[in-house]
Amino acid sequence: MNIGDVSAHSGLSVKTIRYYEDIGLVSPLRGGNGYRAFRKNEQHKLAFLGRARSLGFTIDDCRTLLALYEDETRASADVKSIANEHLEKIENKIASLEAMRCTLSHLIDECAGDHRPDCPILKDLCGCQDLE
Amino acid sequence: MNIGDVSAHSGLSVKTIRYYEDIGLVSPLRGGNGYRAFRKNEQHKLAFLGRARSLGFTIDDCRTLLALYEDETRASADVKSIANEHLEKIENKIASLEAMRCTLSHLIDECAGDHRPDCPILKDLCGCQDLE
DNA sequence: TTACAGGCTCCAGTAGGTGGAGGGTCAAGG
DNA sequence: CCTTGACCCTCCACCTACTGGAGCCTGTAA
Repeated sequence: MNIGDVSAHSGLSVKTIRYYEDIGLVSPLRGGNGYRAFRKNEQHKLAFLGRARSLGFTIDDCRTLLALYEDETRASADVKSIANEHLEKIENKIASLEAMRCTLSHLIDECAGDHRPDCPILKDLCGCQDLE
Repeated sequence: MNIGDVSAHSGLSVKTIRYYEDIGLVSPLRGGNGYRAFRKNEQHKLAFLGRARSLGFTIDDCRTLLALYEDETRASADVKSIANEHLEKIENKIASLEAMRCTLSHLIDECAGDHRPDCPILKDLCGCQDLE
């Protein structure tokens, strides 16, 4: 299967798929014309990668997960541990974004948003020194 | 004031401050020894940048906010509009992270996390094709 | 004078791709 | 047989927002 079709099936862009080959995540064969020829195996891997990435796993996590996926003697504990670490990072990120959202929405509420220069948002950002 | 002291005051790293000069956010004077000499004005700007960045504004937003901050004839509506767009991005990001968290934590709950290879997390990632 | 802290520039690398130039290939229609 | 257009190829540069390090200069205290 050519890269374009694989792209359509996996939802990954052609560029991304080539990039994943560059960094060694997949190794498609090559036809006589130099075109990449993807076997079922690689198509599955790419779909796997697409889903893992959409869950926010890093490329490095993906590499490990893929290796576990292919290792029939894996322990599910190894997978779970990666997932748990990742979950923790996600939760931290959510917490920090929530904090930003909270501050920001308060500031927005307080700002008149009209033609006048007076602005609580800028006041907060400048640390409440005088606004020139 | 030398860059190290400014760094200590603003909480920005020395590297970051030099970088902000590179991209034209601040323009400190230079002493005869080539050292950067920061005036009050630049110190305020850097503090402003630090806070804006900590609220997640992009450097580009910061540039605009800084220009508004220095423009006494600004309309607070312009500031509010930037803040609103940013808030929306934050909320979108939170939503997508929440979705990840939800999926991921369900998968983690279902995974035994023991020595056996059977793993619902991998099963989900591979799209429920057979696990080899 | 000699450390040593602090400053300087410049180059490379990070994550995870995306965009574009410049060129080869394949299938269908005229 | 030729052309057109859709694919495919490689290679290089760029994106965000910094960070790390090499190699060198400067300022200060003992």
